[in-house]
Amino acid sequence: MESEKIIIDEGKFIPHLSVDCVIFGFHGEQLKVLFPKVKNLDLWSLPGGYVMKDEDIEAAAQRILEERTGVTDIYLEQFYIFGKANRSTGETLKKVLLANNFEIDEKSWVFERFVSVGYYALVDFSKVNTKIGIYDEACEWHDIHQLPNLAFDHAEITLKALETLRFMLDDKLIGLNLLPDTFTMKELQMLYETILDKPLRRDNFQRKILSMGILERVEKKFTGAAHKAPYLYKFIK
Amino acid sequence: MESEKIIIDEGKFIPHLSVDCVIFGFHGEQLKVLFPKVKNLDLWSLPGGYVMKDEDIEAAAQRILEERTGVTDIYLEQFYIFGKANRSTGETLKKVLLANNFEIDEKSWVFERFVSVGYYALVDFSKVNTKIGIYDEACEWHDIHQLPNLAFDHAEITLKALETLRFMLDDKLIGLNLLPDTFTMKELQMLYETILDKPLRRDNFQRKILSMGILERVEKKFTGAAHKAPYLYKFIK
DNA sequence: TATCATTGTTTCATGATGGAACAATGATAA
DNA sequence: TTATCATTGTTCCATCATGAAACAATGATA
Repeated sequence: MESEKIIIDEGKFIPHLSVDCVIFGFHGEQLKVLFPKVKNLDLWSLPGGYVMKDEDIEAAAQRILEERTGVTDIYLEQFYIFGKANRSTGETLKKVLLANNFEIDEKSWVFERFVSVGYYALVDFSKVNTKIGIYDEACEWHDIHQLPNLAFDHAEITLKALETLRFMLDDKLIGLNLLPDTFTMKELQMLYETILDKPLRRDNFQRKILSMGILERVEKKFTGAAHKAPYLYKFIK
Repeated sequence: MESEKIIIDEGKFIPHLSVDCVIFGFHGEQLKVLFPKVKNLDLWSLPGGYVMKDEDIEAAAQRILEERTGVTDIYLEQFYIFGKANRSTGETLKKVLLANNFEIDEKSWVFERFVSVGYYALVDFSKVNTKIGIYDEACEWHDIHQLPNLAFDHAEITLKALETLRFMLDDKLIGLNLLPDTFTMKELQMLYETILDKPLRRDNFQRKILSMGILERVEKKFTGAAHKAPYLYKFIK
């Protein structure tokens, strides 16, 4: 097969700067992160991209997220800048391009040092339709405790995002963005437990959450199991 | 007077990327921030600079801080990246260069859009010897509540740093970096009060701080006022 | 109809925090 | 020398948040 021209128009972007997104979802009682897989290599990465010369960095992150998930207006927070001089070399990217049969221009800044802005995003798992990028053959959710083989420092970035999420848990309404419109108290508790990675007491959790006054009981009740049916809740806007 | 050649060697640095430092000090019962003043203009700014192509961003911040304060091994924390496309235009920088009689190269990236990484630093006020940069005529401490006329979005950056400092106050040992080696409980309390901008109860503050077990009483006592002499404390390493 | 797992709630113990009171101290003024 | 006074160090009590146990309610299954 003939090698193709590289698709990136370098002049459009700010050189040496990239955005990486840690996309969190909640499913099957576990906290998940979305990772694309590079075509023809056992290598995964964070969804990322470059920032256009007249584009806000946050808008770039939002654009990258929409491209990957099909969801608009995603909740996202910048959490750290990864700026070590040796954090990326062009070698990994060259492997990726070669595996995808793209042409390599040795003089391009894309093979030089990169500074990356880290954003974490919280999405409703059930609303996401993952999409594959030009270098990818898959885009899959992974359990936060079972990360795949990640390129560059993307494992470090992912763990730093989780650390920030934990730190912010009491201040931001995390559940609002990670859960569907209605949910049970048990589901909310399991979400908190997977983020904090420690068990919480059922009675105290319920008392604390309800005392915050941010939940509204929905009249309908969940059914289908051999025990008392729990209430469904939704967040008060 | 002849205009001089611009001093910056652009090839040395990552284009479109800068570092801005919010340097906090504590003096006269007030929280202070260090600002250089542009020569021949009523315009102040944050100490900042560019990142060399093979330099860690944090090392760049440390270098900039040392240049301004003469202090090495400064405590600093990255707190945000300012990435709005319209946050800086070249116009202000051109005014600065003209006021200093430097030559302007219109094609240079220094007049284009900048992404800036914000660091805050905590220094012992008494150990700082401020130094003037090439565009400056002064470098002075300003009360956090009386900011001077600041260039670009530097007022916003300063306030974001303060906000982060407040948020981190319970987790990081702020006092350790802002106070001299020994200090009274009252001084520590006043430091917390200026950062939080609200009064704290003397008795509860003392109890809480002492219960943390991070302070050691020094036998010597402060003297010189018409009342009971307070203990001096130092942080346990 | 009895069973049983789970949910919703109540109660009590413990610890943290808000707030007031009081004794100790060290320079100053009478 | 002694009384005064501002400030410091400490103690006590009320209040609120949190940890932990117990119990009633419920809804499908055997």
